Amino acid sequence: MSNRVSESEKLVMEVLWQESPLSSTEVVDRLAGQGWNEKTVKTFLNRLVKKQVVSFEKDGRRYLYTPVVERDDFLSEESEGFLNRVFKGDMKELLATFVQNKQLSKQELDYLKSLLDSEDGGQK
Amino acid sequence: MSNRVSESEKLVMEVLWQESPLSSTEVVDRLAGQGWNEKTVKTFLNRLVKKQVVSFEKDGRRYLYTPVVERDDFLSEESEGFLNRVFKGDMKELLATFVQNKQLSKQELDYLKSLLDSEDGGQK
DNA sequence: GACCAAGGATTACGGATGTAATCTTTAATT
DNA sequence: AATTAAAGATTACATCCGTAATCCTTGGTC
Repeated sequence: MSNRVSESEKLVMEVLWQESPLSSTEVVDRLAGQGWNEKTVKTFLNRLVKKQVVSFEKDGRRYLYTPVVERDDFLSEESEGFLNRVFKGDMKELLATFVQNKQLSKQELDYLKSLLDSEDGGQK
Repeated sequence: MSNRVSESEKLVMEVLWQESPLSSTEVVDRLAGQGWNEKTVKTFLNRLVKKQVVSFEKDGRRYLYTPVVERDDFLSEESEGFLNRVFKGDMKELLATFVQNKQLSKQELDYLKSLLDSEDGGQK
């Protein structure tokens, strides 16, 4: 449905999710390390605005950008899409792959079990 | 590193993972329902060969295609990439998102717990 | 042996993406 | 006021992807 956000654009979103509103310069600063030219970052901001996942307000001669979608919602959508695309919606296969693959630590396993337990008492 | 396989190309891979080697015509047949032109499917096969994730052998005038990478390995790579890209490698966050999002059935929860238990006593 | 049709190879073409450079506007500086 | 420099707007350009169409080759068919 919603306009797809590319990988690079997602990195820009991460910055805005951490703090917003931010000017383009501030976003650029927080993305140093990414090795991107300032112009490149600005292009991404523009595209994000066009895709309506980021909004902006004027602050004098510059713009301050704010994400329109929330990170959690975004992650959920991404996850849902991934599950369907790669695992045809089969949660069990997905989780089996992750669990077997990632050699989880005892702590993580325990955490997961508690997660499952708490879910167990959930609705439905 | 490895050449990325696109969404559409993955659907072709799925066919080959189910059965191989197959001629292009056979692949096309198994992908009816996808609504693709025969030429389109052939393009994907070609690209997959170029990307070296599918190999072929001659059988008279035609080619028989076989996947080079195994489905499990492929899924693992995909999953690993997704985990890193979207969740910065944080398994807990990923699983929490999936588990909370997908309203798992009791059966699924039980299955997962057993999965975790078996892993618990696993190697290393 | 000439012609056709099936299969592979090459080419096409618009939109998305990564990665900027250039153009335009305007606030700030001299 | 003229000049500069920073922000945003527009344009660029190669590659990938979806989606084929066209070209070329060769085994079969009449």
